[in-house]
Amino acid sequence: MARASGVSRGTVSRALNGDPYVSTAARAAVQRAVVETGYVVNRNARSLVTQRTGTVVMVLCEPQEKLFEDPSFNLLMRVATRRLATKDVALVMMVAGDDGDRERVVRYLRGGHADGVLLLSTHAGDPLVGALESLALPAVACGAVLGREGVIPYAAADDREGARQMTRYLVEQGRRKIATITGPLDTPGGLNRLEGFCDVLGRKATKKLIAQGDYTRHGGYAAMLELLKRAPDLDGVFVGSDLMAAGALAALREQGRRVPEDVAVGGFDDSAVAASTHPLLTTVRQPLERVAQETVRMLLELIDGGERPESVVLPTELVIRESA
Amino acid sequence: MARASGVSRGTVSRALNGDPYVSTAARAAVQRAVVETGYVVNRNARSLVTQRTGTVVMVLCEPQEKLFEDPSFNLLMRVATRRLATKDVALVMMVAGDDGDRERVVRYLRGGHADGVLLLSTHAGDPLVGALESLALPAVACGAVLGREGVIPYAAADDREGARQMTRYLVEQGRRKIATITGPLDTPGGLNRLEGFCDVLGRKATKKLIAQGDYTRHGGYAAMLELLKRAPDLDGVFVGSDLMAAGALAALREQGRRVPEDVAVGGFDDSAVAASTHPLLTTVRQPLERVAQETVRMLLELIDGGERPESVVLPTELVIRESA
DNA sequence: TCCGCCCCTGTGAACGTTCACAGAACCATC
DNA sequence: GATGGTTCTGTGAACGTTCACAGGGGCGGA
Repeated sequence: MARASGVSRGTVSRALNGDPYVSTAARAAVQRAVVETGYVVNRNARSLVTQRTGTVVMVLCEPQEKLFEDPSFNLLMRVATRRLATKDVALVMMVAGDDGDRERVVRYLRGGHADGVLLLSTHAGDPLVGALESLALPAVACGAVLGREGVIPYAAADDREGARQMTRYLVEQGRRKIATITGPLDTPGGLNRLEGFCDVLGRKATKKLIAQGDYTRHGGYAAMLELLKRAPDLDGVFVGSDLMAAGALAALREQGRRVPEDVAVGGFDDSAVAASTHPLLTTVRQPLERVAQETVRMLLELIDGGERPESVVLPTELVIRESA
Repeated sequence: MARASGVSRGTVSRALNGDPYVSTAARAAVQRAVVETGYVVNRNARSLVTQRTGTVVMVLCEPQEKLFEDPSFNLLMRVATRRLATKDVALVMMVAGDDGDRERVVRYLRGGHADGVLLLSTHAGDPLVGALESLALPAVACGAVLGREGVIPYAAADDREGARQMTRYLVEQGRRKIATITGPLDTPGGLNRLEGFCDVLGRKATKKLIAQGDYTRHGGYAAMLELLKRAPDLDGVFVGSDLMAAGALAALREQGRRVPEDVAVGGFDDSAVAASTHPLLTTVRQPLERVAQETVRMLLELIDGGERPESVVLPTELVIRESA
């Protein structure tokens, strides 16, 4: 490359990296050589000396073995990839399901192969988080890391307020006995949505009216049956995810309850599933695109040596369809 | 590291790479130093000399601007990441939606930053394919690349036979006038499923009974309305994707047709949506997990200097639920 | 004894960058 | 005409590996 452009390595490097101390002649020569030879800098060589890789890792913390179909993941990944690409940083995906996976992730990061980490669906007490912290690598999460909110900055939808919106709406519709199906309580979506539910209902949110699901359709189905057994006279239910809500709808239908006449059902996520159920699901939309954008922004700031950025919590929106 | 283990660089390198010409004493010393110092090889330095990166790129060819929610993508990505991880190769994600994206992908690959490419949802005539071919980089596709079947090896579900299974089933159920809603015809799923449909129906598959959708819920809805207008007496419809089928169900309900009594509906994919509709969707399951596994296997073979592997086409399975 | 062959080891060079440094060329000022 | 400051350039060293090569020791056979 230095040969092709007729200037020294140093000058090529400077020209390519926008150093001001390069004559216009030299700059032009380099530019010409670049297009002529189709030259692309070798990131490996560069990383070797700069200690920067131009890469961030997105770690998908998959609790348990089962790969639950998180509809939001798709969008988060695409938006993040795009955003990062415009800054010429590559995104490598890693799945951290079991100890072996986690060990690999840590090894990869300790090898200095990435400048930062994007955490996805991390649940409370994940051993990876501790390992990550001791690496002192810039890390940002999509959705709070329960118990580490003050340590790992995050961007997330306002789960709690979203749950309040939905619960309030059910109350306004005249529902008197409202139950909820939560997600796993070691996830922010599980915990915060339950809290929002309780915020609105206060003492009326009795234990009898709270069932725990696992974000799967079948979990929602089972939880709904359980609730109907415990409180046959319930007339509203706030379900912590659309997929579980789809299961709940099936259970209600099976038990001969009409939706929304007998029981109003509210979901959460506004995923593709919500628009496919019958009746169509009234739900809460999360600004996932912005969550991804903000997460990426925060991570890049952190990598560029910025202060620990403030976490961002973004507003949700009630989407009224047919089920409530 | 050489210092920590008390042997020379060369010996460390040999020990780490499993060269047989290393004494057990030296091997042990290196091993000890590795755990003591928490040493991890620097891939950059290694790549610099070996010209191998231990990285493959998964390119998501996203036609148009809209990011359509491909439910299969999620699974494909997870399985591929996992499989590759066991061989210690990293997966970097790239999205190729517009020309700028494509240019970035090509630049990245030309920079020699990856050993191979995994193509996803590539549609006929994608300019990226030509660029990729001229790079002469190992490439394998998930799902055939229309028009390049002989050039780019792939693993895919047997779309055509799957469509036959479903169409045959509808015929066996006594349906006399069966229509279809296809995906975009520049995708293998769109084209092959239509062909399977025609295989079974022969001359009964008239143009009037074929409507084209775009893999979205709304596309399915609109196509269904169109079909009902063209052929009000139809009593069965094979829809080329579950999401479109969900839309079709909504259209049928709106028009007062009962499913499956008046019209039987069959989907394709067996995605989460299929288990959330009412009635539950009878559909065709694709062995996506195996598709991902095979794709990865083929790519690794190719990278290891193997011959161009045979493409694999994997059997589908009819999943009978309620809608047909 | 000497030769040749295995095992094993250390060393120099190379990979393609960036960085720090030294210095050349030019201009302005004293 | 010396001095000092800009602006620009080339050069050597370094980053952490792998690879090819040379060679030391041990052992068996001629």
